[in-house]
Amino acid sequence: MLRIGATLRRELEARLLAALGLTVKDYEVLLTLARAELGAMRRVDLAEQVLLSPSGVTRLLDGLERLGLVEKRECTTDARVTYAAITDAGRRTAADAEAQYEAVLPELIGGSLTPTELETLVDLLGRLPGAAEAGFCPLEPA
Amino acid sequence: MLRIGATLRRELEARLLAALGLTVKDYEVLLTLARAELGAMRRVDLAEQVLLSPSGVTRLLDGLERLGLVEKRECTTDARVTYAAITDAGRRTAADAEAQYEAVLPELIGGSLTPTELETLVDLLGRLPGAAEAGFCPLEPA
DNA sequence: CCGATATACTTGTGAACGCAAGCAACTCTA
DNA sequence: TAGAGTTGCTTGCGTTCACAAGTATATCGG
Repeated sequence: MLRIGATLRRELEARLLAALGLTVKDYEVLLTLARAELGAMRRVDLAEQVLLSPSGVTRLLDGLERLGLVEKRECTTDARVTYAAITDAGRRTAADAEAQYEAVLPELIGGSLTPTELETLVDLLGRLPGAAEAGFCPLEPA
Repeated sequence: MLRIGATLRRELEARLLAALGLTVKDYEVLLTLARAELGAMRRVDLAEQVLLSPSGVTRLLDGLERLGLVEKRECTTDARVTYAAITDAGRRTAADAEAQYEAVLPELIGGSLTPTELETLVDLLGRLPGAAEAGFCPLEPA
């Protein structure tokens, strides 16, 4: 998943929004959950992963919940934590969104960078500070 | 000027804000004006350059004007356009901010990328869509 | 020279987001 | 085992932004 500049982000946002009603952040969250073990994460960890504040996560997940793409799940060992868990509908939407994303990115970047350069860019960006390690709390299979 | 990810941007923002009371966008605008011919630009062109909407520019410049860092100037040949012109105070602040920025960036990025890699990154980012060419309207020297 | 269209800018409104503050639950220390 | 501090989450509030609509000026076709 590539983190990109304002112009590209807005272009992507417009297309995702038109096609699926998702913002780029929505997509980022959904994809992160889809890739998480058991399709669920603590909200704190999710926040760190997608570079949102805890309050931002709360409100973003509110939206995804209303769309039925995500649901809450409790932690058996720590009553403070709530898991954000992706639903089946969420997985389908995530897959759609990923397809959109993958289709649009090369189209937008295509002209300006070669595939090799793009790879380099992704690598370099990935090594900047801001990647976060997730905490852990046991979660039994749904 | 490097366009960077959310985490770095927020870190920079915090420091600039503490030191000079400027957001990163403020800094970007001020520096752009400082580097512009005659220290002035049409607001439209400024907007395009710093990736803001026209309304965004209006409000951001409102703030900089109140701080006395920027002033309005009229165009003799087109009554629609207003120039944003940097003041002497603005130039001093821009220089301070640039020093801050240049000091902080390597400190934040230093560990993760070599100077060569950083250069590559800047080059690649610079070639992504989103750089804009400025329009032109004659402006006589203040 | 007059209407039609385009351009520069501002203002109203709403969305996204961070921060501060609050609450509940956990953990550590004595 | 009672406090004190920490952690996870939510809510209230302010800021920053884009988009839409409005105003003023410019330009162009007839």
